[in-house]
Amino acid sequence: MPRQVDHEARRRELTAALLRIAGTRGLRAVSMREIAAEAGVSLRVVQYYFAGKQALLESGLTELGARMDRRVRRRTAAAGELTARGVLEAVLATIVPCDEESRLDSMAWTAYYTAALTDPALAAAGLTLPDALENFLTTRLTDAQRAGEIAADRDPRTEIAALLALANGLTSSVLSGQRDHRAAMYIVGYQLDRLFGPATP
Amino acid sequence: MPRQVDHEARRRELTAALLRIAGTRGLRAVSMREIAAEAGVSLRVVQYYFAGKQALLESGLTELGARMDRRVRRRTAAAGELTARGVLEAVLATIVPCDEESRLDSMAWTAYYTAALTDPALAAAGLTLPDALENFLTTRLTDAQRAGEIAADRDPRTEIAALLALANGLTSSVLSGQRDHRAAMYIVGYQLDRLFGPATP
DNA sequence: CGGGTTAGGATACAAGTGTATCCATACGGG
DNA sequence: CCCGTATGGATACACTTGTATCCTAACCCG
Repeated sequence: MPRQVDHEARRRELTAALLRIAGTRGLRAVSMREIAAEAGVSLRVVQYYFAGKQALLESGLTELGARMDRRVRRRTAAAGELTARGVLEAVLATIVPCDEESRLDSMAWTAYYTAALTDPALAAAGLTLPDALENFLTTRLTDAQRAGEIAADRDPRTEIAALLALANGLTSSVLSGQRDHRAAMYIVGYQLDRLFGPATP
Repeated sequence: MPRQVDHEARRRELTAALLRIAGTRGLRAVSMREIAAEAGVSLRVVQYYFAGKQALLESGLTELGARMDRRVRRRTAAAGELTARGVLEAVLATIVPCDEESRLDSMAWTAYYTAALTDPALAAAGLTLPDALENFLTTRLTDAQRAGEIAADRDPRTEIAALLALANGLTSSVLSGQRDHRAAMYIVGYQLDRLFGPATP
């Protein structure tokens, strides 16, 4: 079968296999051989398309960030970007895992996040997404305040930081089974009502 | 040196060594030999005082829970348990790491939490603390509502769940260096002001 | 139509893992 | 005094890990 193979596609499939393992059994269970088995190829193939385990792990982190980004964009686009509350709700709903797919990705993300706390190489390779989100939403909410959508005595930067931290905390509790998606989103809605006033139907 | 040795003390020291490693280099770096080296004993000693690695890990988790519990109790006792806000502030300040010691414990806790997501044995061995805290604080805030300390249209259960999730999310951001302790506690104070009204000096 | 490069199978290797075993020592109680 | 047991040192074992090497097969191009 050899000659021309789509390297990019092969790397994507191997990365997907890696994230499937990380999402179900944790980063701890990720080994070259496990990835090969999950992807249905031989160990040599994994070695052939990635320089080493480090490169593989970084590829997984990058893909995970790309997926989150895609999800946020799709959801905010679907929400029409009408009100600031709509955008905020869409973003927060994206962070808290709702279906099996996003649950697996959140698991993998948590695993990476924890690993990055004690592995400088991973940390450098990409936890920039949270900061970007925070800035984007802050400017958005500042505009909303100018437009009178929220009270003047609120601090947009603090509100956004709190909401994002809240979403992260809720994600943890959902992943551990302490709460389900519905309960988590109820809490988010409760907080948004406090910020914007009761939902406008 | 042999005859009579305080087994309990020896186990505590080994557990402490384990948590020191987990807090600085992650659970991933925890091995029998590493624990032995960290505690300054031989591998055989670690084997002698613990049935196996699983028992060691469970001991670490138990100790971590006990430390958190102790910290919360000490802080709430020091706060005098006067107002509901005082208790709440004390608990939340305990969750968000402020000094190096609590930072290491929070690191270890995060590592355990993540591991428990994909390891049923660890999950069963002890993530009950969050639920207990949530219930305790909820009854406390319900009483405070009856006493008129917070507005009648607040839902104590949801408020507490949100505050605890917020504290967890803030902890993550502090551990990753995105924010420092001071910034995190400012956000907590901001939220408490929203709930109780501006601080009473 | 044949070599040369690409794609991958099979296997080897050193390092690190948890666990088990063998054996020496030192003390307390008889 | 001395023997049995508590304590721990040294070492071995089977296994998994990441990585490296050897070699075969297939395709594109001249």
